Order: sequence, then C-alpha cells, then structure tokens
Amino acid sequence: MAQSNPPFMSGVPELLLLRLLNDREMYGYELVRSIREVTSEAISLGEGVIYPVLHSLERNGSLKSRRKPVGGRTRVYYSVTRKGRERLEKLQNDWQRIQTGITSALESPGNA
Amino acid sequence: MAQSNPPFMSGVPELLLLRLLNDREMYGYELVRSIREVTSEAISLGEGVIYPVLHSLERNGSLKSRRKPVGGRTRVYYSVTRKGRERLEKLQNDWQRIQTGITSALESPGNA
DNA sequence: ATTATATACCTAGCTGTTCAAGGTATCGAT
DNA sequence: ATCGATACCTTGAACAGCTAGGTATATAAT
Repeated sequence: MAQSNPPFMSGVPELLLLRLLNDREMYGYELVRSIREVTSEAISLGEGVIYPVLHSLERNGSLKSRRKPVGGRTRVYYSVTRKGRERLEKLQNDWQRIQTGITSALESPGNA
Repeated sequence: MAQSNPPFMSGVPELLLLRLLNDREMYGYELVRSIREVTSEAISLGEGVIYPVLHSLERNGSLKSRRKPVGGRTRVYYSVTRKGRERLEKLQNDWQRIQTGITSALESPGNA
C-alpha cells in the first residue's frame, strides 16, 4: 500500500514543456535551451529531466511526436494534443493556486 | 562523486516555516494548521513534513526551541535565530527568482 | 467507565522527482 | 584528426516529501 501522492510542487517541468509546446512544435534539445532562456536562467533543466518527461507525456497522450531529419541528424519534434491542452490548463491552475498561496504567506505579519 | 544539487524547487516548506516563525514563535502542531490557513488551503503540509524540517533547521542553527508546558501537555516553541533570518532572506530570493521565471515562461508566445 | 476527538509530539519507510554522469552518433571547424 | 556543438538517450543515486504509523494527555460525549 502506501501509495504516495506526487510531491506538492512537482509537475513544473511538465508545465513548462506543455506551455512552450503549445505555441509551436519543438524538439528536446531545443526545449532544454528554451527553458533556460524564457526563465532568464532561473530554471535550468538538464536533458536527464527533459527527455524522460517528454516520453512520459507522449505515452499518456499529451504529446505527439514526429521525426524530422535535419542535415544528417534527426530531430524529434513534439506537439501538444487536445489531451495535452487540457493537462496544461489543469497544471496552470494548480501552479496559480500554490503561487498565490505562497505569495500571501510571504506577505507581512498578523496585520489583519 | 556525483554530489547532487538540491532539486530546483525544494525548500518551500523550509521557507514557509522560517517566514511564519519570523513573526512570532510557534509550535509544530500550530505551524501545520497555520500553513494551511495562510495559503488558503493551497498548501497542506502534514506533520510528517513539518517536524523533520523543524528538527533539521534547529540542528543547523536556524531555529532555537524552548519547551513550554501548557495544561498538562508540553509544547515545543520555535523561534528564528540570526542565522535563520539570513537563511530566510536567501530562500525568499531564490523563490522570487524561480517564481518570476515561471511566470514569464507562462506568459504569451513569441510576441516579442 | 469508556469511547472518541482533538491536541501535541515524533519516526520509519516507501516512492517519485530530480540530479549528475555517462553513452551514441552526426556535423562543422580547426 | 581532434574538438566542440548538436541531438538523442538511459542509468543510478540522492533527496524531499508523503503516508502511515506510534506515544501520550486533555476534553467531550456516550
């Protein structure tokens, strides 16, 4: 037994990936750099994080992929499915909630 | 080797505890409920999370505790040390950074 | 009396996320 | 021919957080 819920603040990599891919299709290596850029270096997720998440998102039908040869190399481009868009919306709401929660917790003291 | 940096979004429980205790001393059980309240139920950390964090914060000198008997039971009140205040400041900055990073990542697309 | 609920402390053990560190292969530049 | 960048991937370990327990006292209900 003892089935564990995911840690309360996980799912952020997933959120970022879905958010970026919702604009346009991208490939893994590109996403790694892109996340660094759009977060102004605040968040840096390595390939060891990105690839597994992409694979699991594809497995559960949130993403679909197509292989595209580019100059000898092959890129795997991912794009968001309808299910992925639903997932994105949920994650965005979750994030909004906890973000707001923490912000209000950090605000000044018992000054009701 | 392979010494690992802490996961990029951890330390939030720590942050919340230090932040609350910076206003006034509190005891563990009280903090559990308090975190739920101040975050409008967005974040709910059980005793299994809170107590170990309190202990480790005390061990590294960020918190000090005093036992206080209240009607037969004994409460352990924690308060923030100078070192804890420094730690709080650091964690607040960290949080601010990643919070800002994610927010900007979630904003609209390539509309430069 | 006894059961139940709330308070108040704590720990052990699992598991999922994330991390570092590898490995493969192609390409362009030196 | 070697190097760095691109591009894909996986393995193994570390660690934070979760569930689920356990102890004990006080109070309220049965």
